[in-house]
Amino acid sequence: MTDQRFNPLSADSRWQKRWAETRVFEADDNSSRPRSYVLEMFPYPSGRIHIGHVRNYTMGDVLARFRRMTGHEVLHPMGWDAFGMPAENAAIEKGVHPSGWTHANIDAMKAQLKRLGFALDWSREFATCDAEYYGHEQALFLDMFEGGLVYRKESAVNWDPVDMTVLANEQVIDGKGWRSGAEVEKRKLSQWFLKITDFADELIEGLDGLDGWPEKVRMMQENWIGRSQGLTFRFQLDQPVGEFGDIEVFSTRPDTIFGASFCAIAADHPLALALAENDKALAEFADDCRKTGTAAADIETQEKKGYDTGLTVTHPLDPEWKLPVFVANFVLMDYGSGAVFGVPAHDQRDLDFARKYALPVTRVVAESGQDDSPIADEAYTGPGQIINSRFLDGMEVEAAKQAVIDRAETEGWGTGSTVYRLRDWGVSRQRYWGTPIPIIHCESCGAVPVPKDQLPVELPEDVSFDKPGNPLERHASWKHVDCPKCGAQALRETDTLDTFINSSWYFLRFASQPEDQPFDKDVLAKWLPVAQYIGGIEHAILHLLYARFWTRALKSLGKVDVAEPFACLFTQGMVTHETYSRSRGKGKGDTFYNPVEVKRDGDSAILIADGQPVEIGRVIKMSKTKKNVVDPDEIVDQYGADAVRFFMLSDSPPERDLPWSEAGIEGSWRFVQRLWRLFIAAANNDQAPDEADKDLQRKLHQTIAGVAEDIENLSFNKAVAKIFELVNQIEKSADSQDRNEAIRTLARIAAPMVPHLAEEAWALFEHEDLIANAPWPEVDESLLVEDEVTIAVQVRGKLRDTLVAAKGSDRETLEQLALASEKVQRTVDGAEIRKVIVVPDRLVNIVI
RNA sequence: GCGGACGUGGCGAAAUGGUAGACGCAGCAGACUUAAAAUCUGCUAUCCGAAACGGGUGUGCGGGUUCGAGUCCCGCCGUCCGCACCA
Repeated sequence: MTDQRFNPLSADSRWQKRWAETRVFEADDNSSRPRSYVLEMFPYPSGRIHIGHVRNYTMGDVLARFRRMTGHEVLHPMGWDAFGMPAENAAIEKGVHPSGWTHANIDAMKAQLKRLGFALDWSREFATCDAEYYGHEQALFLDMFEGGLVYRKESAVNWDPVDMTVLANEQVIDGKGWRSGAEVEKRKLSQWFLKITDFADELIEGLDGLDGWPEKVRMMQENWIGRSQGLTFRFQLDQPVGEFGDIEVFSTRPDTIFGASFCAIAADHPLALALAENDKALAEFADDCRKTGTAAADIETQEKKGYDTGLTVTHPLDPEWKLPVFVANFVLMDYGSGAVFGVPAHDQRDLDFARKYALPVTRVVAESGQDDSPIADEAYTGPGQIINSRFLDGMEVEAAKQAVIDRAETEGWGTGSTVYRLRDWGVSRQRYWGTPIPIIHCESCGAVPVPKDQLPVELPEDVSFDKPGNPLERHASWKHVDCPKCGAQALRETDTLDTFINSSWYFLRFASQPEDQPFDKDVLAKWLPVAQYIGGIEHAILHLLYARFWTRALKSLGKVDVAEPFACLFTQGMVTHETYSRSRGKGKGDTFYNPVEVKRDGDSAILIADGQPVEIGRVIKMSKTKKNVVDPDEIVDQYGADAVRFFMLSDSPPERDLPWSEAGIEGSWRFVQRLWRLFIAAANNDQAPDEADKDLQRKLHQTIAGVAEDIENLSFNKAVAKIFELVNQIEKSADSQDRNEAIRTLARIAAPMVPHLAEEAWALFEHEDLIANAPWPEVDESLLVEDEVTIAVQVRGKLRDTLVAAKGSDRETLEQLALASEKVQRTVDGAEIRKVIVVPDRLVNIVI
């Protein structure tokens, strides 16, 4: 006798074991089937899987399983983004070795993932902290080094005083470290850089081809790279200062060059620094600028301030025209050349500045060819015709830009140029738990790459974290080595690589992992690009830009053939939950409670422990600090993997946030049981009458087609709704062989979402093989079409009646049927019919 | 400030310019049961109406295009996200 209830406790692990033993989900590089590489962003091994991972991986899993069923050879791998600071923090706080901590976390999280029944190829698993992986990474770094894409420079870096490390610009948010939240300081250090700016144009232009990416992400990347085109030229200083005879400026508005009324340079500009040496007031002003420069959350309200240097420069188009030179707080040293010419009439900042320092304001662009009135409080930045500008007068803005650039280039005082917001990628980290940079510093030979046959440069195990800073610095036997070139005593580089490098090529290693090289180019060509990449929107810029850069860089070195690593990208929403809290009193903040500690009742909630009310807060992303988290293990214990998976896919569109609710997971659990009852009924029902149920057949085939389309579009919530509809109709339909057949097919339709239940059903239906190997059901196209359709009947666009007609009825027939309707006649009430609009198989609209 | 997305029942949401609210949750009523759970059946946008296989209204607000607008266009309001003195 079969259990009347589906028991995930025994079924889940049984099928998980079966999948592992039969190795069904291991991808075959040599398969002749069409390939599909489905990838979710690999997790950082923090210790526990969180519900966001479950949602992310469930989506990828449904697609991967579906693609397998539709005849694809699927690569669906998993691994660990295992380097990074939390491991070192744990080492410092708990005295455990980063490696031990990380591997324990990986073991725990892998067990959690396995319980969810994901169709993953575990044979390709690796962690980025494996010496084998980072050794190959070092080889790729050296390839880039030899290819001229790596350089070292002394530069002011963002120093996080809490984490004691350097941060990339992207890791500094509002002047604070992205992880520690500490105020970032500027420090001068020798750093390794990757020339991502060499690829700035490619990275922008490549976005055009990424049709499978969200428009939003493409735009964010484009803005991040921030390309602008304009004119670069040099202002000649009328009074040279030491070695400085001129000032290089950049402008995107060379057309307004005759509206210039001053030149402004950044406080950190070399000329400003030189002047400040003999000018105490200027030095103080520059200090002020630097202070507000980094701490500025209130940048917007900050007043435009300047310091008149007393110097003047000559206008490039008029030797008689002199412009004053200011040091200004709104000019940034790290953009363009750190100097600008100010055109107050057509730039708001310049206008504010000019008003403050009583500089001339000359309009040089006339709005719509007419308006040449003086500028008041608002700069004019729109299109128009150039005026007051000698040879440019009468030109449109765009033509004038080109005219000035042409003139500058002909006369040799300037060039058309492009500048980017994007900076080169500083990859050095003063950290232990990362990929060692494979370089040896020799006094006579300089920076010497470690010979490739000596890779990997492994992290030493015997390190201690009882002092702040990088333990590699203090590890004498690791640090002191002989120069590979001349044999003299030399020092190993003690910085490690930014962990974003680890995740910039892991998808290549998943696809091909030979021992002797990072990957095999020919095998990569079979799998890349990733057909569908799924992850969080928080990686829209950093990770995804770096991964695109690495792929392009490796292509330029001839290492790979693909330029763009991810053909389609999907960014899923967060899992959210309301918060429960009590105030601890004025100014003391709140105490938060976990949902399991709280009992909800209508609009209020109480703490189970003391029966007293707690405040119900906003529905926000699950986070440890707000305690509004649910533990995946606990809910899998309670409901089984399939109910959890099903809930992750239901209701909310996958790109939007999913509000977690107890009622929701209960509903999914009930549905799993409902399916199970159908499966049992069909399995024990050989005697069903052999009567055709055309309606049910049609619904079945519509569902097969509809669910397939929805899964392909990652519209899982719609696929779920269609499955519900089919189940509703099956339950209402009379006992028949058609009904049994529909139920058997339903097992395959639902298999990608609830795989354990589906395997159990498949066995119940006496199949020897796994449902994981079963094909997606064929659609009988002839069954998709309805014989009869419901036609809407409108009078003046308002619905008055509906009527049922044979599909494909001609216009005449429909019109006659509609006009014959009693309700229509009542509404028309003898009025003149001016027009009748007939949309076949859809509606009739009678216009009176 | 600039750029973008979004706004539909009590809630999550559906809807190639063609019957708004499919499907789920919650709720209400009932069946089964000694009882509970589980399960099953029906109802559930809103207003008027005893009810109607009656009517009105309705997709943030105001206009427009169209025989017909949740969907397209213009202008507001609100929410969220990204960038932010970028020359």
